[in-house]
Amino acid sequence: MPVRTRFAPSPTGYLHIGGARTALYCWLEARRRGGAFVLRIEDTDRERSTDAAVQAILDGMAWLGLDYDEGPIFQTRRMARYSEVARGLLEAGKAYWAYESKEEIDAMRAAAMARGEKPRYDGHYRELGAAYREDPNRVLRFKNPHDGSVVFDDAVKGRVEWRNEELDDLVLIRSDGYPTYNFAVVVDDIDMRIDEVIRGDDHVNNTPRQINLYHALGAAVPRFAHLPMILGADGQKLSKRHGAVSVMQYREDGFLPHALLNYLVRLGWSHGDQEIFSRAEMIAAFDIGAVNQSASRFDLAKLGWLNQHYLKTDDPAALAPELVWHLQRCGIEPAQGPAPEDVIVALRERVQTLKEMAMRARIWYAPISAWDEQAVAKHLGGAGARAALLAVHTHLAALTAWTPGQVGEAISATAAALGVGMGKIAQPLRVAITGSQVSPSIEHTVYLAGQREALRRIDVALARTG
RNA sequence: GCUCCCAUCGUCUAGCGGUCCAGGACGUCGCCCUCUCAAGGCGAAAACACGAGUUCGAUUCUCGUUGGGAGUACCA
Repeated sequence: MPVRTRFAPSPTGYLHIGGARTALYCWLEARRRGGAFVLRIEDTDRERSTDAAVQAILDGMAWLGLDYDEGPIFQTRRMARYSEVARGLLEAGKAYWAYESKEEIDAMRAAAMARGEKPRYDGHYRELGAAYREDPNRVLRFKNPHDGSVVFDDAVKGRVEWRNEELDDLVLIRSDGYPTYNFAVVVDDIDMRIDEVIRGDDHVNNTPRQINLYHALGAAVPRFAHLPMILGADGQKLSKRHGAVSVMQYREDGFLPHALLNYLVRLGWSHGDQEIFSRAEMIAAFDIGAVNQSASRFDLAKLGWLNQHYLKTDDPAALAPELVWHLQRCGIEPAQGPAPEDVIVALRERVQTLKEMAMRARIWYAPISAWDEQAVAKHLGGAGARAALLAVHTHLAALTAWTPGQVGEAISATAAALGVGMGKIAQPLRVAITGSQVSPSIEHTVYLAGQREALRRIDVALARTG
């Protein structure tokens, strides 16, 4: 029977790096084994869930190309089902109503802590067996077993054992009538026939309680896989302050979705010495059982390297729309200049992100806005510069076909005619076209400006020569 | 505090008792190439946290220490 996995974020914020990797692993596991991948939105926290966050998660999934077979399923639309299951548990004597106020619970914990014990609910109403009554503090609690222990074989952590005496009677239904996370996940995972639960490390502690719930409900316990955390570059937990940015922020910063996916898949998992994985390759090679057990740090430099790798190897035509998007965000009108594909070819070996590329492409879409005076002094100052520019102007003006190749030949011919090295021609020309002494190869730099504009810029530069 | 988890180059990792004076990748440094900057090629520096065991033999197994992390909610 094909596996069924799910990604179950709570809509209390955007889709961040850690969530994205969890989603990726769930997706990969389902795809590799020909199973189904379900997206479920865990929105039972009415205080913190927002529609904007739901949308942000959906957008992030879409951008990354992590398609789901079912969902998004919203827990708040399944309220009747939770009540039904809760009632069943109550009738079976596996749950009970409790009426402590939050203050009383807090005091109970504080007292336990003071005794050096684990802060937990003392099961007061479990013993009391009080009848149901309307009460603002009324919650439904689960009768967790007192004895024995819960053992599970985690796909990444291995065997984990928990003594039941460490666990207390968790709340199933809150006083506001909404189910708690631990209850809703179990009900949902059973109903949705999830047999492989892949989630963050921070859920290991909940697992034994959930397993007890599975038992109480007479359901088969799924296989669990708890992923280690992704830490910030400084080794600290990812937080709003550092690194935990939305995956969509990576798009804005100029990263490609498949580069991010490739980076993420290798964070905590490896396949021999392979670093580069296409989608198909990661699907074929991924193995949840081979995931690392220790936390890893997010390294932007390596992401940058991967991103450039894809910039260099992807079809420029496929990248063009994304570059256009970035150009527009930089306030550049792409229609006014060279074809984006040509810009990509000229710049992809020089930048790591599309954002950088867009910024550096500005010189071909808009007039020179600032001259690097040092470059002007160094390359336009001498007498040779003037002669070089005059000669190259002539050669370029004579071209009937305007291609990087033709432009390159015209420049080489100029150097040959003057009996000087390429540098004597290329550098003054580079400054003339771009106003700076750094740019892509000279033939691309000139080619991208267009014949008319290139010649015009040489004329302008001529006025600046000494 | 208590419970659980983790520990190989700066970073991501390979390693599943001898083939490891520990391999790959990013980053760093050097050289080459060169019209600038890159990209590319070649090369270098760089790690088994510590201490006990087990064993003929531990990076690999066990325990402890230290150091990280997670949870300890009517948040997920």
